[in-house]
Amino acid sequence: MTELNKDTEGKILEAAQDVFTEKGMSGTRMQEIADKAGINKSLLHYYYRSKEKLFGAVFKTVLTRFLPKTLKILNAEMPLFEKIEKFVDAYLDIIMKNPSAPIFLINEMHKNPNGIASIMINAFTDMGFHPAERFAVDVETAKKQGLIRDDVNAKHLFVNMMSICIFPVAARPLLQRIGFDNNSKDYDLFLSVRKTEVRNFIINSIKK
Amino acid sequence: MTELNKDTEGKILEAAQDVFTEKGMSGTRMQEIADKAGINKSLLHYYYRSKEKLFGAVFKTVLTRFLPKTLKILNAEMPLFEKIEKFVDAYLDIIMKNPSAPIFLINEMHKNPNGIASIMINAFTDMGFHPAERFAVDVETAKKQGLIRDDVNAKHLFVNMMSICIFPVAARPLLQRIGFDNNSKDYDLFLSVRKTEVRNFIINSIKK
DNA sequence: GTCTATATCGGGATAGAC
DNA sequence: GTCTATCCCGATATAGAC
Repeated sequence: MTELNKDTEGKILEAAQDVFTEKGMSGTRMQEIADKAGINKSLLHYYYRSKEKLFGAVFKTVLTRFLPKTLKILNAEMPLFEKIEKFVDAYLDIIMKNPSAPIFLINEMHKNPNGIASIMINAFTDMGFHPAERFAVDVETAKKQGLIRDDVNAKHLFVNMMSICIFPVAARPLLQRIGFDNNSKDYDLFLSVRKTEVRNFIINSIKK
Repeated sequence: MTELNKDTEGKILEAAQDVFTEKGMSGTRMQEIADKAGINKSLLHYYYRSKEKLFGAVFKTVLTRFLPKTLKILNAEMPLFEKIEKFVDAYLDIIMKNPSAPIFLINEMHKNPNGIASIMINAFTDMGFHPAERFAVDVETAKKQGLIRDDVNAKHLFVNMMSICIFPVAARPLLQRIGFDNNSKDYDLFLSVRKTEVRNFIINSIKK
């Protein structure tokens, strides 16, 4: 809990977020959420009518905490290189602070695309959502200015950026084992220098 | 099913793999596996004593189908650029043919690192496992030959390669929605040109 | 609003016939 | 080796007292 004396509904949502993001929809027990929130199981149903409804609330919360911050940067008025730098910087911050959020979002969308669809659509229209458009314009501008290679593709670049930011954190259990002898300290060290490594990797790849 | 007239144990394992990789350990019902295998629920317990045991068998199968092929390439005798190309080529092939395998592996390791640990260790010792070591040597060699930048770090490079290969397929539901108006055909097209895009992105980033 | 007690059901696992 | 029937527990959900 980040704040004390939070109202019950807030405590529930926070506890639910902890458990759901860690164990997923099907792996979560209502009892565990109740315990973590310090309340009784039946109170969960008093505030949120069902497990599914509570999950929906959590999913939307996590989603809207994740996407908007990055979109703000992607849609800002800024030279491409600076924008990439800012994006990597801010995005890695968010991800490292919420390491299980990306895998949670991806996994639940994978398991239940239809059930999630309505939540997604609402969340997107709420925030007026066009992430890649502005970024594509910036890429074209940088091309005309001769700053980056002519064969750079905005969509692939965007996906590559997301990939090398998110994946090393999301797949930590796997990568730590196959590449770092499952040594947690080593992996922390590895992640701590990622900001500059990622930035350099991207810029080096596209610059002329 | 890829083969007809398979023995019961094989049919079970195949059906179990389908369901487990799609829905995860906790999301899977034994009944669904039985239905898909065309047999009775209790037969599952006859061959594999419990759900957990069956899951373990599936996890190990998926893991050993995934890792060894890539390791063979990473440990082969080959110039760095050629090795990167071959790796991307072979890895994307495997991933695209088993799109839900990576997210399955990552997710289950995340949810239950301890329970998976023993399986991992056995699988690794079985195949004599040292993925990044040989690759690191190649990187150093290429540096001395003046082929790549001096500040290239082998571990980061390796993780970046894995990331931009796996993530776009694993996070498809999310990426397709936020970047491709949830248009499946568009995303297929996007993925179909990834091999060259990824190869170029990596080589451009490290070459001198 | 919050609790205790309980209804209800789904799913993993077993017994036993064939 | 494969089936039917059944046990039993755990988990969601509700009823009702305070």
